[in-house]
Formats: sequence, structure tokens, C-alpha cells
Amino acid sequence: MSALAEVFREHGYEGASLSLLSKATGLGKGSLYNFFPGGKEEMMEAVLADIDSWFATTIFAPLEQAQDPAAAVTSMIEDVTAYFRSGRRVCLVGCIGLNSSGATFAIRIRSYFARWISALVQCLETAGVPTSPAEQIAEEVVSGIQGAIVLARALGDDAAFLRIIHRQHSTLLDAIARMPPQSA
Amino acid sequence: MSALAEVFREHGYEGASLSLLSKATGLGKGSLYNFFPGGKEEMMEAVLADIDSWFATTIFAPLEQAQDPAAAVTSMIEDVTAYFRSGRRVCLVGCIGLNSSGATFAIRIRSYFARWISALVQCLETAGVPTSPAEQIAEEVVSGIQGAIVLARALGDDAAFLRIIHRQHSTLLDAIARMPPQSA
DNA sequence: GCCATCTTGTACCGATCGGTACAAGATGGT
DNA sequence: ACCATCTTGTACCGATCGGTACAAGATGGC
Repeated sequence: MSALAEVFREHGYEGASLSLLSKATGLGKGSLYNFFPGGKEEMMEAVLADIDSWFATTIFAPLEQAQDPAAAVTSMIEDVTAYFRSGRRVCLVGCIGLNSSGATFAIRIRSYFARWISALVQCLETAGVPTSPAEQIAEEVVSGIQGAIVLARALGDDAAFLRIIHRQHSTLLDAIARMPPQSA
Repeated sequence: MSALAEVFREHGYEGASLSLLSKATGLGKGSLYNFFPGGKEEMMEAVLADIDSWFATTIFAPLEQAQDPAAAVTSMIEDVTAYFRSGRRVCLVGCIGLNSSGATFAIRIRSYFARWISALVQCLETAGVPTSPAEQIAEEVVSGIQGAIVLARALGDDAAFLRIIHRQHSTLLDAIARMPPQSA
């Protein structure tokens, strides 16, 4: 399963040929089509669903139910840094959304980013940050992470990813720290 | 020429088939291979060179030779917003760098971003911003633009692109305004 | 008008694409 | 042990891939 994801990540949807997918999974085409009768499209859909659920439990839910907002955003930053391997690993959802092959998965892509932003907003609001700046900051951070991936990949420079992500982290902590502690 | 670029932008390198390229340009395969004997790779190389030169004259050079840094960054923001069509249009250089097909063009991709950042640093330094924060800000802004494209595309929301870019603009102007005006 | 050069369309190449058919091999309930 | 079901590999399908060959058609210097 994660082998499929890695092929799509590295080669994109069009570039991920069945032979690559077959080789990466160690399964023959027969097996692949047994599990995914819908072919490549269904494989991608399954991979996206897998990613979605991983983010939902690891990233989104903790943010949404955070008791300690500062700790929640710190742990998000850590998880994201580990997940994207400091920018060496690409965000499949963001990637697919860029070219026309992603039109098929538009709803899923949109909801992935929408929920990420809304989870972050919710976390900031828990910390007492008013809605309007919270929305701005959340949007900026999620966008900033995607930008960091693009730039780090292009420059082949992991350190750049870490620097940018660190700055997003500071932005979040500053916003939280500025607010009077709320007793939920 | 720009027709080729648009196909690569929209479908990626792998997804841009010769039939698509042929249809987009109105030229037959024979003509295409007459101009680009190296095939698809040479076409992409030419497109990247074209983009590179456009950015060099329109974006990079004005930043590097800016007399009025504030005006220079403002005009950069305007040009970039127009060029990327408020996030509807994708950054081909950033895109290609994400998946493995971009390995062939790694040097060109790297130098595109490196020069963009260095041009921005130079502009900020002209305004009297010390090197260290200038590098941080430049990196953040270039990365932020890429992130804005990814997010706006994913959400199908031009307004998000404009909001994020506006914030990057403010960051640049703030950094410049904080410094005592320098007489070059 | 003539000829060399440049440009174009069409036909074609082997390879690979995504996808199907199907028979042989595992698997597990009884 | 038996049989139905699930799983797998292989062979194969038409379509399209990137790329080539080449002859007919434009073009322009002279």
C-alpha cells in the first residue's frame, strides 16, 4: 500500500506505470487488478484515502481536540517534518492537485487542505486567537509547508525546509502566546 | 513556444504526449522534431530556458538593480500575480522539480530558485536590511509564493492566492521600511 | 526559372501503455 | 480429502507512446 503511494509520489499519476507499480509492490498485474478492479484510478483513490486517514488521526484530530494548543502545534510540526522527510518526500495531495490528472480527485484534494486549515484554525481559537487572524495564520502555515516542500526539493536542500518550517512554528507559537490563557 | 509551455504546465512532463504538444502548437510531429531534434526533452529544455529568460529580465534583474527597493518588490509581486494568474496557472519549474522526471533538469531548476532568492536578498540589502534576515525573508517569500500556488490550485480558490501573496508583500515592505533609508 | 535548403505531413517503427482473460496454484471451511 | 473461493502469474489485447524515414511542398537566393 505504502509502496503504491511512493511510486505515485515520485513519478506522479501519469508517470506511475503499471509495471512500476507492479515492481514496487512485488505483485503481478493480476493481483493488482484483483485488489483494485478499477485500475490505476482506484489505486490512486485508495492511496489518497490512506493518506487522508493517516493525517486525520495523526494531525487533524489532535489539533481539533487540543487541550494544550502550543503542544499540539509543536507536535504537528514534528509529525509533518518527519512525514515529509524534511522536504525530500513530496506531498502527494499537493502534487496531484497541480496538473490536470488531479481533476478526477479534486474533491478529495480540496477537503484535505480545507480540513487541515480548519483544524489549525480550531486549535488557534482554542488558544484564544480570534477567528480572523487565526484563519489567516492557518492558511499561511499550510501554504508555507507546501512551499517549503517545493523549494527544498528544487534546491535539493533539506536545511531550507527545516528553516522555513521552523519559522511557521514560531508564527503559530507567537500567536498562541500573545493570547491570555483560556480556561476551557 | 508558449503553447508548449502550457501543455507541460497542465499535464506535467510525462503527461505531455507528443500528440498533445502537436495539437497545441498546430504543428505536425515532423515540424516539432525539425525544431527540436532532441525530442520531448529538448522541448522542455527550451521551454525552461524561455521561462528562465522571461523571469531574468522581468523579475530578477529589476530586483538586483533596484534603486527603489520598495517599488521593486511591489512590481515583483504584481508581475508574479499576473504571471501565475492568481494561482490558476502553475509554476512549471516548481512542478517539474517535484517528481522524478525533473531530475534531468535539476541544475536549471535549482538555479532558477537560487537566483530568485539571491535577487530578492540583493534588493533587501540595497534597502539596508542585513544579510542574515534578508536571506531568511527572501527564502520565505519565494517559498511562500510556491505554497500559495499549490494551495490555491488545490482549493480552487484564487482569493487564497491573493491573500497569501499580499501577506508576503507586506513582509517585504515591512523589512524595507524598518531600515534607515540608505543613500546608494 | 532553377536549384538548394528549409519545412511539413504522413506513414511507419518497436516499445510500452492500461487493461483483460484465464488457467494454475494457494487457501480454508467442512 | 474435497471443493469453492481467493490469489497469482502469464499471455495477450488494442491503443498510444516517443521517435524515425522520407517524399511532397514551401521558400528564397541567384
